[in-house]
Amino acid sequence: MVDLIGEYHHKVDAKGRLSLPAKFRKDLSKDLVVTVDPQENCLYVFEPDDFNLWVQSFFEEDGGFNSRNQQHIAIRRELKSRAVDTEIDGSGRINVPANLRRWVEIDKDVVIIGNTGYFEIWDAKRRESTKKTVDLASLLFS
Amino acid sequence: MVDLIGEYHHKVDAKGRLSLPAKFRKDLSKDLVVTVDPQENCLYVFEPDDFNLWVQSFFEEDGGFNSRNQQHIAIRRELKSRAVDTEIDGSGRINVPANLRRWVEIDKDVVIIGNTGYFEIWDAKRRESTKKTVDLASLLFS
DNA sequence: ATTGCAAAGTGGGATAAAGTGGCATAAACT
DNA sequence: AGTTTATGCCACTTTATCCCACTTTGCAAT
Repeated sequence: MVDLIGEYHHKVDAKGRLSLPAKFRKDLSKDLVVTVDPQENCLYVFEPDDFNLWVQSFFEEDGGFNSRNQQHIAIRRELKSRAVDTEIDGSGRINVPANLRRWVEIDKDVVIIGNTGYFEIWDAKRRESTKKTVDLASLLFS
Repeated sequence: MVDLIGEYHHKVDAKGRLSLPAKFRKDLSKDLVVTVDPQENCLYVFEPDDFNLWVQSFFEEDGGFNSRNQQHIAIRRELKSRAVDTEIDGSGRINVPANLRRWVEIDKDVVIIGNTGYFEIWDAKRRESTKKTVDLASLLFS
């Protein structure tokens, strides 16, 4: 699995394309899956296999996915419907479709954050205001 | 794990480069991770594996990247976003990116301190003023 | 001590790479 | 076919990286 770290300020162009940090490109496969963070704060970008592992992880606690469990089916429907697969193009960019951008109010300026096995795309303004409310030291040491 | 000791006064150049003490270079791997001390007093520099161990040490029960515990995800996001990986170049220097320097108000003059498994980078002035407020004897014997 | 030498640390210029925007071509849709 | 949307390609700007050279420091041998 990839191990992505760091925070990068990039821009989504008029066509919805976003160039990835070169350091991420070195490690990532060409095919990626973009999806919406369930809290709807940002977008998550996975390698395809890791996206599926992530979806599955929501069923692990109660005995794995059960195809007759209506709640399981509904969860999977929502997770999968908010995802799209994309390819890194020759200039190192991916498409961030408008419908996904709308979920998390991404406009032009975004912050890309490596979060170990995947990376996140935040609207720059939202990221800044969230950061201010997070006191890491108190999270860690209280 | 490395065992770094000592205090060295170095300078960050106009391009954000910092040469490491030769004694550290002898022991360190080429790849390193620079991150912000959670107290925001200085920067920490780890070997990549030790950085990940350090991040994990903040989680008692570890669900790996599959952990859906929202607080865990947030902590990991903050820790990983404040980090960057870097390589020691041909002149024995690493990059200390501007966004990390801003967290701990590093300008030009810095103090590099070996702290066993990692080393720290302090703004020289802050290091001096902090040193004055620390009474080692009372830390040790009270 | 003094000198010589090598290593360490620092700075600057040249080169390469990354990120971004725009144009042109190709594909899809009506 | 015409309009719109998407994709690939090229070019500009900025940033990072590489390489070389100067200065200082530390060590060693005389």
